[in-house]
Amino acid sequence: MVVADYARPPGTADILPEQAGAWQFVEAKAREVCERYHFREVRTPVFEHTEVFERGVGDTTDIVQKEMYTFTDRGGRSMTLRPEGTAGVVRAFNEEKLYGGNLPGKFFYLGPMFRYEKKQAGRYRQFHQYGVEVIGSDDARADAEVIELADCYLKELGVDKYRLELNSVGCPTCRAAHKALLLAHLAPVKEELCADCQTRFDKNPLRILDCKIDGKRPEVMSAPMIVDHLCADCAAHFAGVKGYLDALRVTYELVPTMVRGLDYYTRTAFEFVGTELGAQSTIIGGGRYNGLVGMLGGPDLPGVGFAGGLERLLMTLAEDKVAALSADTLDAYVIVMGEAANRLAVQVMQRLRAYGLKVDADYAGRGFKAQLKQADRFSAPVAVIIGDDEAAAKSVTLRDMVSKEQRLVTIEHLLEDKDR
RNA sequence: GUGGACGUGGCGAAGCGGUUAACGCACCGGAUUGUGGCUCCGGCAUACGUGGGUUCGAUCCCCAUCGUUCACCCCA
Repeated sequence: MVVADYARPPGTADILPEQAGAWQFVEAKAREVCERYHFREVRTPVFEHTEVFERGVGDTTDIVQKEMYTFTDRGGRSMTLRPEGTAGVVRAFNEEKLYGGNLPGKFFYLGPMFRYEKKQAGRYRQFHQYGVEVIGSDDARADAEVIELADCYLKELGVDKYRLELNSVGCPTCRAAHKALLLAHLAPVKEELCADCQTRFDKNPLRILDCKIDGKRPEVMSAPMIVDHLCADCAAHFAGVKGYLDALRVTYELVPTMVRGLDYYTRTAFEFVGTELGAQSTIIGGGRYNGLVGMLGGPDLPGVGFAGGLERLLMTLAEDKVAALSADTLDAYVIVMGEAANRLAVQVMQRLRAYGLKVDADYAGRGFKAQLKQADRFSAPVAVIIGDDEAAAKSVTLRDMVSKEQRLVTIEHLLEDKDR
């Protein structure tokens, strides 16, 4: 058993070689798709001044109120491990004055995020997200592009068990007006709502609409939806987004009750939901955040983006696919018998590797048969056998592991003989 | 933070008051000398999360604790 003192912290994971291949695949695909859409990578620190997140994510959110890994550094400053990526990217955008350059700025990021939450399927304390941001455009095409990029990424990954939920949460103006309507509508039944909704009533009434308990109450179902009370500008923008998505043949589902948890969202909100996952089924979530850049001290520029959870994405990949992506194979396995052969063997390995082949040999003192077994284990098509006989003749025996044919080759000819 | 379930060798998994604590996988070796993937034979660790308690006796019962897991909340 694991010695408790040395166990990894709850909610973290060791990604072992059997998984790493799949991770590399998912990450490489994310980078590749982003580059194609002309998003460029930014790497920001994994920790920031706490204020960046309090301000950027919103201090009424659960993330800020109870999920941040915050610590005081030796200089007495309050630092926080990033709980999400957008705030840091926007901070960098402002700090490096990228608003003075070509707009909109299109960025993507990939890396670990930290949230102090109780572990659950699809939820970790250290998890990995990749995300994209378009800063400096309010064009509905930007919203559509970001959504279509996410859709494209999932498709190219081979993920198809998902649906896209879409909504508009309006701007501060129409949201305030709607909130008044909503509260007036729900006030008569406030006392009948569940405990959670009682607090939501004051804190975030939009959430009452998708409550699992109260969501089906007639009074709640008949409540005014924000999407039906958008101001003219927001309505036009939303119509634009839907129009472009239609043109792009991205299928979506309008979900008027979907609101997102981070304070900075305005107008477009969307989620890609895995249909075969557990309770934590959002694999990509995002939307527009028109006030955020200004809130973090920059100019008043709009933005749109999304973030996707890599762990959740990996969960949707078939197990055999993950295994195949992480398969442990070799191009050749070197079998050595006898002390004298070792010197020649290490030289042969060096040359084969320099040539670009993936080669290994036994260092565990295995016998001849066991070494052949190793060659099988790693599915090596060729075994390079070097015994004292070969060493004396400055040659190696190449054994085709499938046909079982063997031939003696001098080391000079080993490479040019293209062996493989 | 709240609630339920669980915690046996590297992994999976029986046992549920007194057993040498099964079995499967994996791993190692052998089945005539330097030739594998199948089969057969043998070996392997000394494993009952931790700390208390009940008992003549606890892996099996009780409590606590740590951890895992699922769900709520919320989110990727």
